[in-house]
Parts: sequence; C-alpha cells; structure tokens
Amino acid sequence: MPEQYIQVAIPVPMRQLFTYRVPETLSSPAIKVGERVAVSFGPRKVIGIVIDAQAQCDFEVSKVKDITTRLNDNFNLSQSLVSFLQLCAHYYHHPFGDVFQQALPILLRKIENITLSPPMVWQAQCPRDDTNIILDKLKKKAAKQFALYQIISSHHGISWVELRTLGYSKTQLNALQSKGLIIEKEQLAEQYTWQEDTLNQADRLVLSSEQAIIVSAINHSLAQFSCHLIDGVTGSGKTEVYLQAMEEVLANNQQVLVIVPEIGLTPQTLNRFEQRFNVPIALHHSGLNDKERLATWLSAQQGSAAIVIGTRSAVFTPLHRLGLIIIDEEHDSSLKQQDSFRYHCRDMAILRARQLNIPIVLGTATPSFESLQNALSGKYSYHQLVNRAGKSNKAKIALIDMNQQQVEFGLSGTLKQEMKQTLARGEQVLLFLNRRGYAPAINCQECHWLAECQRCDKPYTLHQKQQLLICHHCGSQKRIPPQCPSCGSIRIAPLGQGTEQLESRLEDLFPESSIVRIDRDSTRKKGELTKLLQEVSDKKHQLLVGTQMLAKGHHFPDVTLVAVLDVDGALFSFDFRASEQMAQLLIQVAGRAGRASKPGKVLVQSSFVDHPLLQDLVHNGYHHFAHQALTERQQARLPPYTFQALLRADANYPSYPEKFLRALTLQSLDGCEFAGPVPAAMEKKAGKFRYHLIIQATSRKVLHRGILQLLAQIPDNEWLGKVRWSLDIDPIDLNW
DNA sequence: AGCACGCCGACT
DNA sequence: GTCGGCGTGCTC
Repeated sequence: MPEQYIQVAIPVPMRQLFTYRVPETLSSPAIKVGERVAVSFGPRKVIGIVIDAQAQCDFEVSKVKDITTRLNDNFNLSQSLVSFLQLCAHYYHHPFGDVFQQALPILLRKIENITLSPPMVWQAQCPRDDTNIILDKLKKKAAKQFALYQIISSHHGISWVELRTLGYSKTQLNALQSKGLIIEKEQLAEQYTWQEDTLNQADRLVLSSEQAIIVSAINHSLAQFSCHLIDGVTGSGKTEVYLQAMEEVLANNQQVLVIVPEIGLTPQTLNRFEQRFNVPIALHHSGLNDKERLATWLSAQQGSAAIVIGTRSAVFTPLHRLGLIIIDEEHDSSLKQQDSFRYHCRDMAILRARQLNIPIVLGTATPSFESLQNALSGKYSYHQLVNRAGKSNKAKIALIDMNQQQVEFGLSGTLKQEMKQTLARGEQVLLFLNRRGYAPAINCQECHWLAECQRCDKPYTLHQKQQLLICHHCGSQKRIPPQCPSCGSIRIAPLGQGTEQLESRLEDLFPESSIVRIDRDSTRKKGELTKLLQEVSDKKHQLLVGTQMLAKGHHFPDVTLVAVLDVDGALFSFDFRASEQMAQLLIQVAGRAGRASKPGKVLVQSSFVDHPLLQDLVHNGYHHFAHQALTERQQARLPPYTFQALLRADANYPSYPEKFLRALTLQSLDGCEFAGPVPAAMEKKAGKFRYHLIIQATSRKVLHRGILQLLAQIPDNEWLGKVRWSLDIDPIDLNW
C-alpha cells in the first residue's frame, strides 16, 4: 500500500497549500476532495479542506505530518464548490485558505463537534369546526396574527427565520399556536420537487411584451451560460420578470440563487417570493446566527431548499442543482467586499454561472459602467425596460443654484419654500445629507486650531448628543476640549453641517412637523431601522433626514419631495468613479419617491449647476450620461476599458510602505502600466502609513500575468516583514 | 492569522 | 530579579 498524501487548504493568509499524510488507519473509505480534516499546524489545531486527494509528496517527507482526524459529518464540500472557490482564489490572487474561511459558515471552521437540531417549520393545523370562527375574530382584532396565519397556511412549511425576516414576532407565533391554528414540525430533509400547488397564481401579473421577451430569452438559454442585464427604471417590473423566469427553473426541480444588496432583504422583497412560490426558501443575511447560517447552507446543499435568498456572501452557498442566479441591484456597492478578501459578488456569481452552464440575470435601474459596457459590446444580453408598469410619472430632477440663493443651515430659499408647500399638502419630505454627526469639524475661532485625530491627521466629527469627538476614519473618540489647546480661547465652534445638526435645525424651522433621522448613528440598535422605516410608512413623521442609507431598498410612496443637499463633492473628486456613483445615487433617490397618483420631485442643490456632468444627467438622463462617461473612460484608458489592480502596503513607520513598493521591479511586467507608488488619499489612517501602486493592463490576461510576476518578487523583498500588504483586483475604492 | 521565541524597560 | 511590551519568523 503506497503512502497517501493530500493537499490541504489551511485558514491562514498564505498563498500555498500544505501537504499532509493520511495514515492507514484513516485511509478507508477513500478520502475525497472537499472533505474537512483536522490537522496540527505549527503549535495549533485547525480545520483544513482537502483540495487534492491524489497528491504526490512535493514536500520534504520527514516534515510532513499525519492528519489528525477526518470530519465525517454532513458538511463536506462538493467537488463543484471546491473548484468554484479555487476559481475565485485564482481570480483574486487571494490565499485559498482565506477564501474558504470566508465562504464557509463559521461553525464549519471550528474544531468542536456541531450539534444542529433538526430544522423546524410551521404549518397550519387541519381546519376544525371552530377554525373559521377564530379566524374571523383574528381578522377583526389581530390583523398581524391573521396575516401571519395566511402566510403559514399558504405554505407546506415555513421556518421561523423566514417569518422573522417577514417582520413577525415570536409572540404572534405563540398566540396562533396556543389557539391551535398552527403547529411546529420537523422539516423533511428530502429534495424539493415541484408540486401542482407550488405556483400561486393569485398575484401573478400579466407581463408586458417587453417583460415577456426577457423571460423567454432567459428560459431559452436554461441549459447554457448566458448573462442577462435587465436595465429597467424603478417600477418597470423587474421583480415580476425574476419571478416568472424562476418558474421554469423551479419546475425543472432546480434551485435558484437570489442575491440582494445588504439593505435589500426587506419584508416586502421576501414577501413577494413567499407569496408566489410555495417552496422552502433558505435565507442568508446579517440577521442570522451561526446555527441558522449553517442550516441555510445545509438545506441548500441537500436540495431541500428551492430558493436561496441572501446578501453578498450567499454567492458561496453550495447548491446541488442550481439552475439560475439572479443579482438584484447589480450596481450596488455593497456587492463588493471592501476588506480582507476583496471579491465582487456579481463577478463571482458570473464565474459560477459559467462554471455550471446556467443563466444569470443582473437587474438594475442604473447599470454599473462595467455591466453596461459588457451589455453594449454584446457580451451580455441587454434588455431595457422603459415602460413604468403603473404608468406612474418619473420623478423630475431639478437643480438649485446655491450661488443665487439665500442659504440657511444648508437649505436654499427655494428648497425651504418647496418643503413648506409639500408639508402643507400633508405629504412627506426626504432630505439627503451624506455626512453623519453634528458637524464634520470643530475649530477655534481665535487661532483657527482644528481638532484632528492624531492617528489619521483628519478632523474629528462632532457628535453633539453624545458630547464626543469621533474620528469617522478610525473610530477613535475624544472629549470635547473646554478650551483651545493651542491658544486657550473658549471660542470653539462647530464647522459645517451633518445630519444630526440638520435634524435639530429643522425642528426649529418646522416645529409643526415630526422629524426622523435615519443614519448609521440613529439605527445602531438592532431592529431600529425597521422600526423607523415602519413609522415613516405609517406617516408618523413628515420630515426624513438621512444619509445614503436611505437611498437604498426602501420605497416611500408618500414622499413627494426629495432633496440632495450637497452634491458638489462628487463633481471634483479625483476618483474617476465618483461621478458614476453620484449619478446612480440621484437616480435611485428619484426612484424612491412618489407613486402613480402623486409623482415625486427631486431637487439637487449645487454651487456648480453649470457643471457638464450635472447638466447632462439632469437633462438627458442616466443613460445618456453613462454613454458620455463611457466614451471619456475609453479615451482616458480607464476601466471598464482597462483592467486594474491595486497593491496596497501599510506600516507603523512612514517610509516603509513606499520603500517596499519601490523595491519591486516593474519593468519586467510585460504589457502592464503603473501609477505609483503613491501615498494613499489618506496617507495616514488609524496610525498606519499607507502607500499603493496601481497596475493596469488592456486585457485581464495580461494583468493576471503581470500580477503573478509581481507576487513572485514579494518573498524576496527586503522590506517584507516591515509592512503589511494586500492586493485588490478590480478595485472600486482607489481612495482606500 | 496565530503563536512562540526573544530581547529590552519598569515594577511587585 | 521577572512580568510583559511587541518585533520577527514560522507554520506541511
């Protein structure tokens, strides 16, 4: 019997696999790719994933260790998932151990044995004589319980996680249980299959011809890879297209993976899917605990879940019979992870669809320039939805010239007037200010001393309510100094305006109206965001103040006036993506407001109303703007016409990062261009000094090859060990 | 990333 | 004397 060696991915940030021996006592049954094994690694014990089961020993045999145990549970990875994760690691030049670490539920990375209680679902009890009487009572006295019963009774079984995400409480559930209306049962672990009652026709809409063409295009390519970009304004019926495209896939007993932005997994979204399909749906979002995440993972892998709906990291869910992937809001920035493993969920989803030979659908009202370019060049099927389903009028965007106006607290006279009129009609107003806190700085009015964070060299943000100075870059906090540390003056005053200040100013300006502020500070508590949004839709508040958070996901039908208080930052940013993001934000904001009978109005305040970008966007719309901007990108040889990578380095001492990057030989990298090394936009952050290097090429292949050559040099770099470095492929945030 | 090892400063 | 700061190096 020859010795058996395996290659194992270990959860460390190293770009290599580790060789282990499988002792004879553990060699039967044959060890497989994707198995989890416990191994000793240096002084500790870790879980590794078997990547190659027939490996030759390519390491000094005397140093190779035996694996400790094989984890013979239900949670080993499929061959297909392992090769997908390998593809991801390869694409991003990222350590494989770290990729699988992030892709797996936390519980699968731990040594301890996993005890997972069987999955439970709620079902309606068989109707008894008095059932209808009880229900009638509920309908009148407890509408929420009645709605809960409706949803449960329309399904064969629905989990607590689903019900919780739909906005129901344990109390409501217990109430129905004690009335004998519902019962909790173990969910059958068998594979989901399409039944006669799987599709609920009740709210199924008749498709417009535009929509029907898209659905049939998707359905015609079910057994092969194809990428469809659905470019449709808010209200044009993208979700209905998703739902009807899913029908055939589900009818083939295949699974569907739906990815939504972080904030997008709202009760309304989920409700749409729950109403339409009577199938087990597994969820994956930040509101789940470790066991719930693992349960989702398992039900997807075993095939008992027909649909998986989740945020970014759900792209790594194992799905045995995946037939269709849907990415909603494909332009959304939350799809790109901005730390450690910097992957873009959309791009990895496309890779996965290609690997599995299945279609993928990208939906948005404001396509990312990357996707738009791929659509225009014919790489994706491009579907435009131009007709708004409810025939509602699109919100009009108008500019307000701040130079021609009396301005008070960041509000122009025109805006104040419009606000008064809107509020007088009993409608709601939404104000965007992308700056949380009370003021973005405080300074001394005598000597102009500015309170700065020592670790970032940036002004502290004043948080009045907490009576604190908080650095928005590193999170450090400081008391407000009673007097200027430089000249001793007590004339220290806030500079500029944030949402917290705006809220309190509005309280004085509009004492009759109730004001609500929605930003990261006011929604820190779990469930607070949902609560505030509910209060808004209940019309408990007339004035809404918020940051970008408010631009995503939620629709406010009674908001008929939206104002963006300060758009100028994006016009003069040296980040070439700033204007793209600004345009997407404005269009998304416009889509949040109004309804068929009450169209919304969007006002944008700027001191540069003649700026060509603003003019183009306002007068010609997003698509004209995007085409213009794409032409400029092409001329400037910028993405999506070129491909970029960013090599970042940071250290505790100022000179090391630059020295590290300068020590690299860049000339040898055939076909690649470079910018830098240059100091990061924030050269100092959280006490670290940062430099970076941009690598650019006209093809992904050339870039890939260049990076491999670059990475090969790093082990010999004399400054290695003095710096920390990381690589970002297709970077979005060049400021970092 | 951990974790150990090792070499210097301020304490019971 | 030694506790512990974190710089450095290693992990099949």
